[in-house]
Amino acid sequence: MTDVRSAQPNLQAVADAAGVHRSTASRALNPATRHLVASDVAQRIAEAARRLGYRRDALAASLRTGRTRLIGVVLPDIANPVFGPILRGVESGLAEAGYSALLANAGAGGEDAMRLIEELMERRVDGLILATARQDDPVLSACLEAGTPTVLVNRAEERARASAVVSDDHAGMVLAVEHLASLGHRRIGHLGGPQDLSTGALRRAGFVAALRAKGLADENACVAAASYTREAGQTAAEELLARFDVTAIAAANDLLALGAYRACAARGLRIPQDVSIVGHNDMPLVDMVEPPLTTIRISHVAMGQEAARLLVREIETPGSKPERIVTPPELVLRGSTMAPR
Amino acid sequence: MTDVRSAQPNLQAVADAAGVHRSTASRALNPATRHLVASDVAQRIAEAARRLGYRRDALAASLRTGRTRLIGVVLPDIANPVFGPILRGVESGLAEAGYSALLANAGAGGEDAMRLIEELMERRVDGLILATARQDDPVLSACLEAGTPTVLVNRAEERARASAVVSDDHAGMVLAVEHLASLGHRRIGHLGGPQDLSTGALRRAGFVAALRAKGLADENACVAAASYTREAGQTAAEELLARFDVTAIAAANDLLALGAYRACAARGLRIPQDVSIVGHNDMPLVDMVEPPLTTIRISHVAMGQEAARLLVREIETPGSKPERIVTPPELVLRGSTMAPR
DNA sequence: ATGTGTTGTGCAATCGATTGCAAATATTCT
DNA sequence: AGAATATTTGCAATCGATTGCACAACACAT
Repeated sequence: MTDVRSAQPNLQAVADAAGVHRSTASRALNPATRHLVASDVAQRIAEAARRLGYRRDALAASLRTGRTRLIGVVLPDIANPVFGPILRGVESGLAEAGYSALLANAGAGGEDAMRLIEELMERRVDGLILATARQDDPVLSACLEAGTPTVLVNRAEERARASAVVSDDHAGMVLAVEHLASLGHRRIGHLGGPQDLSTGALRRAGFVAALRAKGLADENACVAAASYTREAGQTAAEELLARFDVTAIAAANDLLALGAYRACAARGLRIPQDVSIVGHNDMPLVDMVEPPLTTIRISHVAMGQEAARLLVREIETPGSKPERIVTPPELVLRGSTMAPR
Repeated sequence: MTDVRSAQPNLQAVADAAGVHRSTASRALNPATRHLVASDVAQRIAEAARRLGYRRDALAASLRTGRTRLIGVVLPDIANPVFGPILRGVESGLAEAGYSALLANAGAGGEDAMRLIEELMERRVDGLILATARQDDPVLSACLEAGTPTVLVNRAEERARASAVVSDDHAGMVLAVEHLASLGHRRIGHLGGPQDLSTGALRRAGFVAALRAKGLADENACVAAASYTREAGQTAAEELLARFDVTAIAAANDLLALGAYRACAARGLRIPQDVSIVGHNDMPLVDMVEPPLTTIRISHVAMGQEAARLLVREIETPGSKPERIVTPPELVLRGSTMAPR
């Protein structure tokens, strides 16, 4: 039975094979310090390393240097279609800079998020990306207190304790309302998201502001769903339709909008003839539902990528100030909206 | 300017504070060795650790023990809706056992997969989960050669070099064909996936076998798409419809099926009146398309979880044989199929 | 009192790479 | 040639926790 460990040659073995000291081998194999060793010697070392199948031990290096090139990425739910693209963006942004993503799935409730953070800290991550931020999030407090560079993505806090990359949620909802108003709608309802999430609160604020700007001061036709799910959307939409006589609904999220599809069907309302609906996010496949969903597109991949770049910048130039990057949303016209009859 | 490092107390500091030796502190703080130290002393040490805000350095521990409790997870594309659920299952299965997932996004082509693996090895992952396997995959060869426990998920090789957790792709397609046949269809086509992926090959084989069993030896009505995308599905479906006179299509994947929706629309064929379509995977939202897609449900979360459990078992009991876990698929009836006219 | 066990703690080596410093050698300049 | 400088290489400490081994302290039986 061969020991796995003995099979793995270490730096000493390479040095011996090349007839140099450990330290010289280390310098020769590190691109950043290669210039310190004579090129013929460096070549001999590289050759020996290749021949022995040497693989640098990142653990040992990290222990010595105090840097792991590891980033903790905390998500509320990877299976949710909006976080897949965000995660992909994050991953590719990190990979560009030579960092890797250590995944942590927090689950919707924030109970065990603290334990996750603790574990990431034990692994000495160089930074954190949180897609789980709530207002005055104690998790973020813990990260900042520990002095770990942290960037929020998709959801942010109101105050600017940490850098964040978000879509312009306010502007996105304005886009939605303006579209509906330009079609002639005057009684517009809002199917909101959880109000303790920045996305939920800002989109609602955008809705109200847009109505005001259009002189449609009907800001009470707002019902907030308990979570970003189809079921919660259906429930909230039923309430909205029961309480208000609206010809259009601007939803805070595509899943909520699809919940509204159900609620309309249950009441015998046709979309878009009886009710126009605008979603938010442009999730995959919403162009295939019936009718195809008009929605606000957010570039999740780009957001994730920006978040990664920003974090890397903060890690590599310490002492930089929190920064907020806001990406512009975009209206995607499909079949779920039309002029009211 | 305070050094981050100096703020973090190490084991020595805790030991000093408690008036014991480093090694005693180590034993007291590790649940597995706590019984070796007197309980009053252990308590004193735990107290000191709490007071100082001690956080164990997982790096140093891993360097010494040779185990990282880190698992490399290699995916072809995190943004693809089927991999989100798989990843969630993997993550939760790993977390149960105290392991963490180190993410690597390989991209569709396998070019840089090798570099990714190399990097994961440098980080000394305890094991690997690959969702990217192709037949005779050189990436898998490299993993096995390095002696790293590896489990394949979703896609597997034909030969059993490594453990794998897959859905019963063959049986799933049989389910689809039997459903169509029981409705009375006799001219059934297959919209296949890439044939170098186990899912593509096995689903096609299942299709052919099912047709034979039903005495509908029309096994030539198969067209393989170049990739699992809507675009490739549409292209392949157009070819299928142009070359064969079928009343039903069994697709190897939901995205391909949705591509077929497009192709049918382009030819003026109604679903399901003119053509019945069965998908595969039961991706989120396919119940909302028009018509709602009849499909074969695969429990991706469960698959991911099983893969994680299996890997952990292999890591913790070395020398175990490769095992294959096959999860049963299930027919989900919706609106895209009906009896031929 | 002696021997036998048991329990708890300390000692020091170890994992593998990095890096400040010093020393040795080579190169350039006067 | 001799001095000054530049280039290479080696030395050894360091990061922080784990663990086999030895030994001390104590209990208990003979």
